[in-house]
Amino acid sequence: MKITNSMSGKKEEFVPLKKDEVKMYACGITVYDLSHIGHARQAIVYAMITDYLRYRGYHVTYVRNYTDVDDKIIKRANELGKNALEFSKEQILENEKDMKNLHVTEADIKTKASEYIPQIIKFVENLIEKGHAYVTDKGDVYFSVKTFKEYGKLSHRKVDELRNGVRIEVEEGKKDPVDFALWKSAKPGEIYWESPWGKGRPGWHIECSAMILNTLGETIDIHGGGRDLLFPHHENEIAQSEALTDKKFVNYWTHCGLIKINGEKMSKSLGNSLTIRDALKMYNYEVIKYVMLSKHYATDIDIHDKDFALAEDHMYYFYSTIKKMEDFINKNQGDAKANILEDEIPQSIVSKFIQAMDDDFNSALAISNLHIIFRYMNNIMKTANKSNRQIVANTLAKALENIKSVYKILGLFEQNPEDFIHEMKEKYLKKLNIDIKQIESEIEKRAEAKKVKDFETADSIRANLDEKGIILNDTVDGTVWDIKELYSTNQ
RNA sequence: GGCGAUAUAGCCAAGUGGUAAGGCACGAGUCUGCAAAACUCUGAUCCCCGGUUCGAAUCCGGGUGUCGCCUCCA
Repeated sequence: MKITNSMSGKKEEFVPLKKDEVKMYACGITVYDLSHIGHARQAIVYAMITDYLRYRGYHVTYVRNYTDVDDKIIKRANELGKNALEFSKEQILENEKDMKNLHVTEADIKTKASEYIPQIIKFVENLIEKGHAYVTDKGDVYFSVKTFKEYGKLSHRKVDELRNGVRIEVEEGKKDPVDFALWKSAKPGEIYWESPWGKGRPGWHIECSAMILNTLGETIDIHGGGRDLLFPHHENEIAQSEALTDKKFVNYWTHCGLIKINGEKMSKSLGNSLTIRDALKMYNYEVIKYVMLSKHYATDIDIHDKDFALAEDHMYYFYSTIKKMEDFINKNQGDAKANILEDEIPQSIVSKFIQAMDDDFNSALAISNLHIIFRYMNNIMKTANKSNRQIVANTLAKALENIKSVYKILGLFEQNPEDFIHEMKEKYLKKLNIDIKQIESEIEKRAEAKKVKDFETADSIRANLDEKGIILNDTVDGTVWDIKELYSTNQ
C-alpha cells in the first residue's frame, strides 16, 4: 500500500509502526458555525481511509478533535450572549448531526481542546523546562522557533524568509516574530483556566500536539487535515511535539484538497458557503459522497452545480442497474452452486478495487471502475438467453455481493435500491410539480391511442410529458415513466 | 517577493518508464410503429524547448500558464 507523504512529496510504501496497527489523527474543525462541505469532504476522506485500512486488516485507532476554545468561538459566543463552552458544545452537536446524516464513519476518539487543558499545561511546562518556550510579562507563553532547528521541514520554508515575510504585528513580549503562542493570557470577559502563568487559554496549535501525545503517543502513523493547515498549523505541531519528545512525530503526513464552489473559494463574505445541511436538503448523502470521492483526495476540487447533478445521474444509473440485477436474480433463481461467467470484469471487482485503493486511496479510479462494472452487468442481462440464464443470474448475484462488500468503504450502495429510486423520483416530481396520477392517466390515454394505431395522438402525449420533464419508455411489460433530468445533465 | 502544487481529447478526469482508464457532450448503430432506456462502435501522443534512456505523459534542466500557501480557515 502506498501513501503520498506531504513531508517528502512522494508516494511511499506504507509501513506502520506496529505490524497490523495504525494510529491516525486528523485535525477536525473549529466549531463556531455550521459545517460546510469542505469539512464534509475531509471527514468523508478520513472515514474512507479508516474503513479501507480496516478492510485491509489493520487495527486502526482514529482520533479526531474539535477545537472548542478559540478567538472566533469567543467572539461569536459573546455576540450571542452565551458562554463560550456552552456555545461550542451546541455547535459540536450540530456538527455531529450533520455527520450522522452523511453516514460518515466516526472517529474512535473525539477529543476537545477544553477537555485536555491539564495535559496542554503540562506539555507547555515541559517545553519551557527544555528551553523551547518562554513566558512573557503578560502571562503569554510562546514557542521559540529558533530552538527547533528543523522548523520548516514540512512546508519547505526557511525561518529567515518567514521572518521577512511576517505581516502580523509583533505582540508585546514576543522575542521573535516567527514565534507562536502556546498559551494566551485571558482578556477581561474571556473564558479562562488557571495556569502557572495566570488565567488564560491554550493557543491553537498546542491542542493537537497534546491530544495526540495523550491519546496515541509520541509517534503516530498517519496525520491528516486540510491542505490549508499545512502551514503554519502542522509545521507548528511538529515543532512542539518533536522539541518535547525528541522523537519523530508523524510518519505519514496526508493533506486533503480544498473545495471551491462554482470557481470561488468558499467564504462567508462571498456568501457562497455550502453547508452540509443545505447540501443534504438537495442531494442524497451517497450522491454527496460520490462527488467527494470521484476525485483523488489530495487534489483541490471545484464543484459546480452540474457536478452534483451528474453524480446524481450516475448514482441513479447504478441503483437502477442494481434493481434490474436483483429482479433478474429473483426471476432466475436456481442452483447457487452453478458456475459464474469466466469474464474478467465480474471476477476482478474486488481485486481492481484493492489495486486502486492500495495506490494512495485512489477512490477516483475505484469509482470509475463502477461504470465498467455496471455496463457489463447490463450487457449480460441484455444478451442472456434461455441456455445461460442461470449462469448469468449467478454471476450477477456474486458480482452484487462483491460490489457491496468493497464499495461500502466509499459509503456507496448501502441503501435499498427501490428506496433510492423512489426518493429521486419523488424529489423531481415535487420539483416539476407533477402528480403521479396525472402521468398515469396520460399513459393510459396513450395506450388507448396506440391500440388503435393512432400514433399521432400517442406521440403528442409523449411529447407533452417530455416537455414537462417526464420521459416514457415502452417496454415489454408496458409503458413506464421516468424523470428526464436523471438522464441528461446537459441543459 | 518566497515556498509549494499543477498543466492529459470540447469539458471533467485516472494514469510516475514500455506505445493514453472512466465520465459528460457529439456522431453512428442495435432495439422500437417512431422514440426512450439499455447496449455496441467512434475521438487525444499528454503546455513549449532541451536532456537521460533501447524506450517518457510519466525522470532531469529551462521556459510559459494556472492555482494554493506565506493572516483565521477542512
